[in-house]
Amino acid sequence: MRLSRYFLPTLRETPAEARIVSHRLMLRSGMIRRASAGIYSWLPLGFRVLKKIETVIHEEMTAAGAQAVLMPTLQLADLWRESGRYDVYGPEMLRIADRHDRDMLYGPTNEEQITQIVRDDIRSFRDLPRNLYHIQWKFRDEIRPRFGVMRGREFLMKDGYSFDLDFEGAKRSYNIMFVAYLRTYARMGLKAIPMRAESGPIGGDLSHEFIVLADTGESAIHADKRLFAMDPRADGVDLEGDLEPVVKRWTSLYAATDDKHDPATCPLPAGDLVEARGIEVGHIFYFGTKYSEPLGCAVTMPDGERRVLHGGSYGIGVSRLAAAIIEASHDDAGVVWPDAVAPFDVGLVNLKSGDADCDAAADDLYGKLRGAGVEVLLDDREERAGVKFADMDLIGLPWQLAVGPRGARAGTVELKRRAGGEKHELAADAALQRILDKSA
RNA sequence: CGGGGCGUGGCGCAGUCCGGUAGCGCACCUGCUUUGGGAGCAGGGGGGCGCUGGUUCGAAUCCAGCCGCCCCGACCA
Repeated sequence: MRLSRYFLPTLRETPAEARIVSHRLMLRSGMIRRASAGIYSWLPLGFRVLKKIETVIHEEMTAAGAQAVLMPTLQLADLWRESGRYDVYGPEMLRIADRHDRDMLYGPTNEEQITQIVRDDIRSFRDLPRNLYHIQWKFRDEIRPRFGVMRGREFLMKDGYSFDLDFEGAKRSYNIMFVAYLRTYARMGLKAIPMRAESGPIGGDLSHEFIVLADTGESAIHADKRLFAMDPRADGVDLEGDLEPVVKRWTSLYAATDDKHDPATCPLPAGDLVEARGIEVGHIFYFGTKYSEPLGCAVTMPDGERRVLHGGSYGIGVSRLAAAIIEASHDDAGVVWPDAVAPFDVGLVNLKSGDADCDAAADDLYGKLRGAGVEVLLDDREERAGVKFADMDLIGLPWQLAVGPRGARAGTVELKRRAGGEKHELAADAALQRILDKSA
């Protein structure tokens, strides 16, 4: 992509409304614009990030045996009356009437919708278990939306739902998601710690929040320092095998959010305790027959018994993750995107657009990178070098490649890694090779 | 919803107390000079001050109502 033709409205100054760093940087780097309180438009750069996050999630969900579907944003109120939640949900639910004056709602979540689908088309024990998910916009009319997309009213969520014959099966589905979630966040360059959460009316301990560490996070957390040394990708986990030991390893170590932490009863000595801040980016829980029962979601067992299904649901805040990743990865100059979710792999800066040597060298690199399947943003604008560098640092692409008049004639370029900032003057082909090696 | 604050070109702000017909920086356009970390000079374009109604010879400035937005609290991916 050539920046001269790309819609990337960066801001030199910070809009007054933005208080936290992710919100400021998302506005300044031209990722989002506010449409109204808690509702945002995603501009090309931001939309790319959203899609990258979705891709990671899709890959990990597929690997975990879940299947992607897409359910509607608008749902019939009658469906929610079946589960009883239409009256329980309160003003956070956006209620709408269509032209026939039929009560509808903009879905804040989809348990009812997915349960209806499974109820209508899954009838035999042979068809279980199933794990279906979608990535769809949700609306919750929050009392106080804030911090940009961190707590928006409209937000993109991955919500998945498992259906099993019994508790044992549901527990297994839960464990698979538990592990898949750890892997998903790790791939995005995030350290996510699972923490025991309120499990609601069903009871038991099958509910965990996933908290990503960020200095600017909303909640304080207290956790065993050993949790931070664990790498979910290092296990080489077999998702088909028994995951109970893996889940146990994570859940047996102390981790609590501020409201559940009491220094007086904390089992860990201060030296083993990490006090940090975090952002909730996921929540999983087992809810048994809470929806299957009232909605009549059941299958026939081998002996003819009608068995009500056990469900679980698994959420990831996709749009919130875009902000959370920035909170966890930025510096004074701007965003520092982890490779997996960066909107482009490489920012190629032509330091002197219009100079024949520079143009030729930049175009050559641009073509070669694209030919190798690397996503490149070429800054070919008629701007001064300083402006281009500042914008590149702001939008935070993992690699920067600068082509200037001196280098263009000598056949060299400057390669900079955004994270860390190391710069190397290299032959163009060597720089190209280094990017290909590292991004492979 | 309770408490606090703010709405003036795309962004950041001044002007409002003490009414006289809108200003600064950045951005944008043109020209010249400049050119490896947010250039300099010169010349331009763009807003009638959130909306509605009132007071007044005259309202961004005063009054009333409404709308929108931000911050603190309870809730949430």
